[in-house]
Amino acid sequence: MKIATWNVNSIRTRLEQVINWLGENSVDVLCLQETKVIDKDFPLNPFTELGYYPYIYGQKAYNGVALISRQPLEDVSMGFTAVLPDLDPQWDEQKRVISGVIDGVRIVNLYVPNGSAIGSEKYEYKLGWLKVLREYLQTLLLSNPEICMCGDFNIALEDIDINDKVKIENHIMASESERQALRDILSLGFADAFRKFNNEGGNYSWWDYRTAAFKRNLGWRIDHHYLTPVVYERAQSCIIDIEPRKLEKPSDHAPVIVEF
Amino acid sequence: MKIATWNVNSIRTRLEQVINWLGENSVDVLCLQETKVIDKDFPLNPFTELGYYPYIYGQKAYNGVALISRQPLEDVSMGFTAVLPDLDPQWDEQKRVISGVIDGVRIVNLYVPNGSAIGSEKYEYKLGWLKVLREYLQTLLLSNPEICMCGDFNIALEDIDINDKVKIENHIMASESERQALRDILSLGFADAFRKFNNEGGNYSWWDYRTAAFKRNLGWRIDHHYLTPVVYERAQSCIIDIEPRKLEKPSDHAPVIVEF
DNA sequence: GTTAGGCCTG
DNA sequence: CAGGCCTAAC
Repeated sequence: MKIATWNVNSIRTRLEQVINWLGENSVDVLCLQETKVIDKDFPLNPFTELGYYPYIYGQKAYNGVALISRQPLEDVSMGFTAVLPDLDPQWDEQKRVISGVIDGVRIVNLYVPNGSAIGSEKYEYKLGWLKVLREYLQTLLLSNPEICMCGDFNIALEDIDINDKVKIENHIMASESERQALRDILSLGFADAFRKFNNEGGNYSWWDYRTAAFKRNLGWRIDHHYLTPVVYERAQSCIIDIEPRKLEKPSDHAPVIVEF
Repeated sequence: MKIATWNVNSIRTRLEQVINWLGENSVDVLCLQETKVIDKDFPLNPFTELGYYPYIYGQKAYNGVALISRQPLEDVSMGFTAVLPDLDPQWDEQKRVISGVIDGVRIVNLYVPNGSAIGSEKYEYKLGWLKVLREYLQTLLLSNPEICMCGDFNIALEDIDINDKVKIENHIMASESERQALRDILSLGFADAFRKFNNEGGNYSWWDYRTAAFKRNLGWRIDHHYLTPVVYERAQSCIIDIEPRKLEKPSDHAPVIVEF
């Protein structure tokens, strides 16, 4: 089973690239982030014509996630509140969470808030959001021990995940509070699929559009697949496909594919 | 001597097309309209690198004209008030007029207001603007008997200049008042270079972006070269080059080239 | 409808 | 630098 995660930075702008990629990389589930489109305007047909089942959870202009699955998913769930009914529904105003089950594995597709600048209101939102995510996963784990949690985490857990031109000290996506919040989540029983196979630096999944960052490989590894033990043991590979980042008008993120 | 006029609908968006065209069509002066950029942001280098001298007169977002000349121009003049010092300077808030002399011929490059809808405030502005233009030309003619007045006139003088899908009756760009205003100007001693060589219909210089107008050749001939007698007599050709209109992301206007 | 620029966000 | 939204223009 192959699961891919890809922040496409607008599905409508990236549609042709995503469809081409899906044609050449026949993954079982493609997890999209930053679709940036309300559900009624999501381009479903190109995916159904390829034989995929799209499950979408979007909003206008910002955020938005989707699961594109080669077979129908079971128990698809949009947002936090579907799993945490007592949660303040404000946490679902931003569409950042969608999940569904395939072959007994729950795929949790996340677009973690970026956080803007350390100490900002958005940073506090990010930390709060990660606390909610932990509760959400705790609940899911009760009925779904096999989870592949993937997406754009906007967090690089280790310094090796960040190019060394960056002053990591107190940098958004690398600050201690957000790293600790993510570690708290992983402590529920998740492990990084990519690091099962690769302990090298220089492997990134996101490169800023500015300052020719991709050409100089000044990237960050912030798109992840985190697996619960049984799935982690089964995992056979996890790779970052940087080819789409080389195209004209690319997303700033590259897809990451795990096989288990 | 070859003079071209081209409403490029943003020089920054069309830069590559314009530079390519200029490389393949080595005109002596290229008159641009709707550059849509303030002078400090006008891309001068691509033109100077081709050996051209750019003279620019622009504003933010709207209008803007430029003369791109293979040799330095003499007596370059921006706006109406440079020639009509007593004129209300409000007439130069919109950057629509630039002129300069080459080999004794004054090139007057114009972007005539579109006028929006008949009877609208913008329509009245167009008619007023054309009256000012007449005064401007009268003054210029005192010292420059040889004039090539060209640009986007946003007026089709004859029904033959308009595709027959258009209800010409009271259509902007074809109404009697604006046609009469233009005829009043031409009566100063200008003749249409294009009609010296071609009396056929179906020759257009502008096609609406909508309704696949170009594919169906539903255009208008609204970009003109008007010449004073000596220049008119010397004129050897006047053609509309529709090739650029076929490109991806074209301007809605095609260049018109006169040779004299 | 189609294309622009400008603004705001990442 | 690259999104989408807004507005204006044609």
